[in-house]
Amino acid sequence: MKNKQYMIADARREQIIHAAIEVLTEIGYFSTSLSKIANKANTSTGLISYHFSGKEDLMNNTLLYLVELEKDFIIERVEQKSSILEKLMAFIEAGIEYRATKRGNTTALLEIVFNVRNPDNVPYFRQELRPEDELSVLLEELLRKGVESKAFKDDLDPRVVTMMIRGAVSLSMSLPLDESVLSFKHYTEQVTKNVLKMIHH
Amino acid sequence: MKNKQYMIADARREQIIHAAIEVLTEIGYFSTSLSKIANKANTSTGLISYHFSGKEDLMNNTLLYLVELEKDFIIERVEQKSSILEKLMAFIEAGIEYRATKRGNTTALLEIVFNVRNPDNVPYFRQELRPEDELSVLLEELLRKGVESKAFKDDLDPRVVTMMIRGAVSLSMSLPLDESVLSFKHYTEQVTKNVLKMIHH
DNA sequence: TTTATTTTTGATCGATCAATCAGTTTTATG
DNA sequence: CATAAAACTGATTGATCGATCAAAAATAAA
Repeated sequence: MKNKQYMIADARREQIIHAAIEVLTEIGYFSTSLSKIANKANTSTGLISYHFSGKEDLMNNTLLYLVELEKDFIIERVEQKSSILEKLMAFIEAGIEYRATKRGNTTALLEIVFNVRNPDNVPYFRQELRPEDELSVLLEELLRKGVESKAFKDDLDPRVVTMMIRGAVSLSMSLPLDESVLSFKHYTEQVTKNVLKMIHH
Repeated sequence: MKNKQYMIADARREQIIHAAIEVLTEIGYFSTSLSKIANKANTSTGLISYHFSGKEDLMNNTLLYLVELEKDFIIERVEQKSSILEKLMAFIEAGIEYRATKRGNTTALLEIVFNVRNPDNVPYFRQELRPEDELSVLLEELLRKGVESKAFKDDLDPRVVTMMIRGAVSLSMSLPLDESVLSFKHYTEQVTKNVLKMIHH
């Protein structure tokens, strides 16, 4: 019975994380305070300190939560495909769709990545190994396998193409909100078309 | 003689802006305070408030300064070329070189872009018209002219290719510091090669 | 019910911040 | 030199922050 004892904690933690995401999206990291998060979650600052060791710990947990959401969304779509080319296309499509549709999550993630620093004062976005970058590793592996299996051109540098795809996916969060100007579907079509030119014979 | 009267102001403003760039690069926007900037500039907080109307005004002026630096660097290299294709290549090369070599400036610029908000609470990085985006306008024009003059493929969407190039250029600031792993020159070669595949017959 | 543990509150503390301002020094002009 | 404008200082103020903690409430176990 040890497991079911006092299991409110997990739910409360997630509730606080959701409030943090909302506040971050609305007013940005700089203006986000524990009291504002507590307000949004209808609770007190003391409770946040009870469930997290501090503001930084809350932000780190929020980042992990957001990274997991995006990763799950993309990986699930990639695993539905069997061929490497199809997996690559699924990665691009899902990546763009996530960034273009879940803008709140992406905004909050960027707020954290660009502002939270590790004990050595190095921000996430300049660390060598970023938690968010498991996706980059997956993408690079896909490209590498494609080259090895002769499915893709062999003069292609998987590291560089990975960066170019990640850049194109990242920027899809800056697509105009008005879908009639430049829809994310059109953007996806064009990006995949261009990526095919990079990798195909 | 009116012009040479009390011209210390401009020099002092630039000195403060330089100090702001250094502090932003070292400790990030969140920890940057007027007193730390004043310290770095060997002056007082009062002087900053004397030359700028407030912290926000200082950050906006610092952003304009950094944008101008990058713009001048790239545009100068583009204007040395005559053909559209050469201009496009020069844009990519200069863009990557600037981001990869002037990392401090780029870091400070990102710190501001991701944290300063206009009176409506909208951060720079989500505004429709960004001061930094004159470069995107220039790039898109280049691509559009290339299509019109039949130099580039006509199934190419200048808006999308602009975003892909901007993404690849932006990410070059994340290139490993160790040049032997993945040098910015190799990155430039690969990116230009891939862009040529996107635009050429 | 009694007891022990977890969960929650809200007031409080020390630190830090941006901005202000009265007063001082420097500079240019006549 | 005298005067006025510009440049500059640093202490102060009021606000906000993250964190703490004593006390209370809720929950589970015995």
